[in-house]
Amino acid sequence: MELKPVAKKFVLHWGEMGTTWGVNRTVAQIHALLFITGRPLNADEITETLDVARSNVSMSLKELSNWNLIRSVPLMGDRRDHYETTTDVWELFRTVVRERKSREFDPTIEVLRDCLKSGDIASEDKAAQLRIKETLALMEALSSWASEMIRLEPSTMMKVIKLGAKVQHLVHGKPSAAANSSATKSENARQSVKAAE
Amino acid sequence: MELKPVAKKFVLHWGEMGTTWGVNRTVAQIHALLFITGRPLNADEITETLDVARSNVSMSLKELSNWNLIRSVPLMGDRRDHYETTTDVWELFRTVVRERKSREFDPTIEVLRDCLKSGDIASEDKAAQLRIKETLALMEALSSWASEMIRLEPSTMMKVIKLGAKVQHLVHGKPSAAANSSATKSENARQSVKAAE
DNA sequence: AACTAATTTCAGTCTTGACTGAAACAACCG
DNA sequence: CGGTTGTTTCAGTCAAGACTGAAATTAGTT
Repeated sequence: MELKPVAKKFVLHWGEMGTTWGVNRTVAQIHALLFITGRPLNADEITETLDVARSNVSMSLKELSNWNLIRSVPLMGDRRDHYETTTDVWELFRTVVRERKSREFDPTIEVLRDCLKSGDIASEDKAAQLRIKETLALMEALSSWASEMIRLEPSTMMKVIKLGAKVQHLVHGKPSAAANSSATKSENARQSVKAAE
Repeated sequence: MELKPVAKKFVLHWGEMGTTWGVNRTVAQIHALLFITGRPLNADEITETLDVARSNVSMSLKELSNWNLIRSVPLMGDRRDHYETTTDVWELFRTVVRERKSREFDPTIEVLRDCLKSGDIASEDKAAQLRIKETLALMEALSSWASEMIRLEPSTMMKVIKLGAKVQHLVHGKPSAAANSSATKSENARQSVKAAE
């Protein structure tokens, strides 16, 4: 299976970005390939298309499973495992956020809590203690915020994203440079949201 | 300079996480050290505290500068460069988001636009074309959303985060499991925000 | 200018982890 | 059960990049 030029470009770029996103090149390339192809592929097709070792594909598929990014689909009359990924970018986004949160955020929150609980915390500077507390508070807030957001329906989430910084009017009277129109219009909105807290 | 137990734990953990966040261990450790210490340190103090090579510190400081995470502060009567990082976690968060966006998001948006502009795009499956378009649309939406959010005042941003999924009531009638109270209360809010778009 | 202090650069070493091919394993079939 | 097909494991190789020490460079001082 030979990729068309655009698909090839997409797969190669996704692979490169993967290395900065914390997964290795092959893993990201396989995911990109499944995404752009849009139908279940077996390991040999992937091996051939990406020109890497069969065993490398096997390990990378396992890694993608750990990320909940692929599922194996049985095909009538074919014993080989076939894999597919979602073609819904929003679901993809949700999965990535969920997984990264649990790998990159939650462990740190754990450690920070430990730090504050530990008997040794008292011997630190007051200012240092405060910074650890603030760091924890920020990470906890972001973490539960992310958990809430990924539960939303894609269409709802898109609307929230599009709304962007305009929500600030609901929590704060003073508009910033980012979105400074309609401050008066949303004044009653601000009231009701405050009431909802 | 010997670190107290909690500070040491913090620095070591931050260093480990750094590797999953896309910066190397020493870079993340230095940043954590400056953050927890809360006063400008010179390269030799850092070298000694973290027990790494002086030249490694030099390179890592340069890397932190590229990330806009540290600044050098002149100290009266001392020729050596001293470095500090912000002790405001929100400013820190903003900087990291800004930098990661420009490293990990913007280049991909560029490539996706290229893909769609290219003459070769027509030869791809209609479905594949659509997926690339949707991917681009999602990334553009997230990108400009992030740009708007990091322009907010920390206190405003915190309120927006705390508001969390409740904002969905402003854009969508049907509440989800995440935050399903006060749907009626925010009904007039929803109207006014829609009007503001 | 010569000397000293501080920093940066760089060639080489070392570590980590990605990748490979071969062998082991598992599932299915006749 | 032996043979066939497909998958996983694993020891060894390789590549990328983190780290070091020594040398070069820059800046400040007398």
